Amino acid sequence: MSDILTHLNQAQKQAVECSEGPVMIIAGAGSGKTRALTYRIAHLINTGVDPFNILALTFTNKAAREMKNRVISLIGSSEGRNVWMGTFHSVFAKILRIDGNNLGYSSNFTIYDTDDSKRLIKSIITDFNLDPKLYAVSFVLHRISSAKSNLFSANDYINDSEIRAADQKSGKGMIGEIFQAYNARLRRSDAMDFDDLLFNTNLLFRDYPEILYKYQHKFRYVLVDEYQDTNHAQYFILKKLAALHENICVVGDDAQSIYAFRGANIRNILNFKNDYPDHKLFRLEQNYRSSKTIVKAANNIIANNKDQIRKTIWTDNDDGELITLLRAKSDQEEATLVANSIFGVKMSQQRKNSDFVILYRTNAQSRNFEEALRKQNIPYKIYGGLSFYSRKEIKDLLAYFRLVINPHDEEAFLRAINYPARGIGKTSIERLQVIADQNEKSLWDVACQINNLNSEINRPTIARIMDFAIMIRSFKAMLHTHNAFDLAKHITASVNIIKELKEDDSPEGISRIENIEELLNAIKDFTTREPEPSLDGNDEQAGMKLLSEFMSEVSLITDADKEDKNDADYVLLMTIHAAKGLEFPYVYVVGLEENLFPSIQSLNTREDLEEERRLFYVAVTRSELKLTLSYAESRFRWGNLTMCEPSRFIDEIDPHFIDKPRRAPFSGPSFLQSSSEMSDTKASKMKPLHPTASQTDATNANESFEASDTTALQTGMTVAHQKFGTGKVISVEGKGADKKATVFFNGFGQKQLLLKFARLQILE
DNA sequence: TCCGATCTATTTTTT
DNA sequence: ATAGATCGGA
Repeated sequence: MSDILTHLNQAQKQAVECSEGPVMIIAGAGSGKTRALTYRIAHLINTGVDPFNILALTFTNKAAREMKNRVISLIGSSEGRNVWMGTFHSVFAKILRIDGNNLGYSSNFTIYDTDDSKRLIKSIITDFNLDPKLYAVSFVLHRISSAKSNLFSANDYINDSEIRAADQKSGKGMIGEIFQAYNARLRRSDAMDFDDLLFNTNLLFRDYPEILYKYQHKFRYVLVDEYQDTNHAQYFILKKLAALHENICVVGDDAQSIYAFRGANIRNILNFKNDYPDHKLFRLEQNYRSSKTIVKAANNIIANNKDQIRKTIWTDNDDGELITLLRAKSDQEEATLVANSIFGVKMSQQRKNSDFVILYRTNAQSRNFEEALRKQNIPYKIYGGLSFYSRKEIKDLLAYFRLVINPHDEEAFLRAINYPARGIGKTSIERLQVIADQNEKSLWDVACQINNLNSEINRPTIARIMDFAIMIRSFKAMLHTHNAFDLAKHITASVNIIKELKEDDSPEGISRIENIEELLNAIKDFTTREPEPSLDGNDEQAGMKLLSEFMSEVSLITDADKEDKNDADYVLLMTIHAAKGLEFPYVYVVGLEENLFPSIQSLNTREDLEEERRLFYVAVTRSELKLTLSYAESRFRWGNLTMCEPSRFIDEIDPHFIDKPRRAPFSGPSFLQSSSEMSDTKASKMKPLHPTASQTDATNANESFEASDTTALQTGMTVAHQKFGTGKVISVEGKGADKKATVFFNGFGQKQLLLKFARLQILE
């Protein structure tokens, strides 16, 4: 065992060596936070702590996996595999699968995702005959979710006069009742939602002291990453879990707390001091990631927040390049400028695509950048966005898997029985639900006995329901005799999903089939993967990998957990939230406009605005060498053109760190110009820049363009479009404001244009 | 029961 | 703009 501590700076070393008792590490962006945590675990093991006695909670499963691998290579032994590492949700799900039977759940309970929860709430609102406009599903779910993450049960909710008054005031006095019904239906389905994983773990520890003791005893050392993003439930459970040994180490940065909207509580950091008065506090303030310019600019930004623990982040790195600010006329032009800039830097600096990232506030912004990158032939990849596992075709197929593992899972039942169509319609399903409610049984139980029950369902439909039940039962029989992949393949083939999708040969239809293939490949990978060490440390189930095991992993997987393929070289596009913990040489933070970033919903309270600013801080501190900011003066939002003001956040950075705003020439070698010369800040406020030669050309091209009156537009005409160049009109449909033309443009292919917006010049 | 046409809300972020 | 929901007719 070599002395690993020599790789650390003084502060990191102290934080790692202080292994007993409560420890809080306040770690600035890029200060080697994960490094400290990893070394701490390695150091614990090297000084004789059994890895089985260590629990490390991370923000994503990917972070856990990476940390585990680093620990293993640091200590030079695969013993490191035995550390329990994962997200709060996945670790607690494991605990509940082992001990949740005490609370009345089977070990195969289903985890409902947000989509399932919303469907369930929606059906309850309908059952209660409530106005769906007043009781918006996402609002109701949000209320329930915050209650649960503050450890409020449905009864607590109903009996709390303050909550009741608030709900009644807004005319939504029934939320408590919906909450109750929602929980009851989850129970009936042997299912938990995300918040239940925390809520029920707390319940288990509260009501079963011997179980709490078991885990307190097991986890002699508890480490928590990203502590600033824990919510009340997580905080409370942690405190219980660590109560016996008090060997708890939390690592966090209040300046990077960006999940308050989902219940994260920065006060947990302050509470730590009160709960453990004899704690040791360490500060990591040296940044190893970014240039001086970036570190200082980031400090400028965060200084505007009142609510923070003061600290001084500094770096020994070079000054680095100035921050570039790009101003675009439209959202489309913004994307073009960014793509051109990436292309330029890539060429002049000989950089890989993966050295670049584009960060935006909302997923909806990705579209323009995709188009612009495609035009520049720059490979890109969207990270996150619509998650793979929330695609319809994937959920449809997973519904069958879920149902086979837990037949009481009602959301899965409803999905599976509904698709592919098998002649069981809405009316029959409703009747099934009525019987289920009356007898307090799951839909599955009702379906199995439908032949013996009095129902108004007609004979042929009853036969179809029975066929469905027989099919599911036949899959169930294979659960333990077949491995995950064989069973998944069998089910996929038997339910004709592929056959159904093959009817649709559009690009979307083909991609759906590819997605299903990808899912089956993932299951195949899983089936052939090395078995994880089992939970209690004895590998009694060294045999087959079962579908149920795959499914219990899948429900907590997010796109952020996907392994990156090492050979891949892409420019990455992602939301700032998704970028937490990552770093890139070249970072583009786009859409810096008022009402977008900061988001319009965050302008009401200081707290919300400060969270938004922390989000900007996180974005800026992702960059190592060079940061580029951009905004557009106009943007399409919900279908129409909106004028935009530059974000207040831009002005919070000392202008000395910013290169003057410029519109890079539309075409031409912008990257050949030096961008690092200091700018006159006064001049930078003035709008037009000294036009470069190519910029003049572009302007002229714009000015010579005159849109024609298109009321007489006809098939066969040749037209010009500012962006797409010349093209031939293939067809004209609709009339008035809805009049559209299909035009084939050379080099851009066929486009549908709404004539109201598209400015076309008729050439002949 | 199924299918197409029309209407609608969506855009904050996610375990 | 667009996907999903809803409604009405076959």
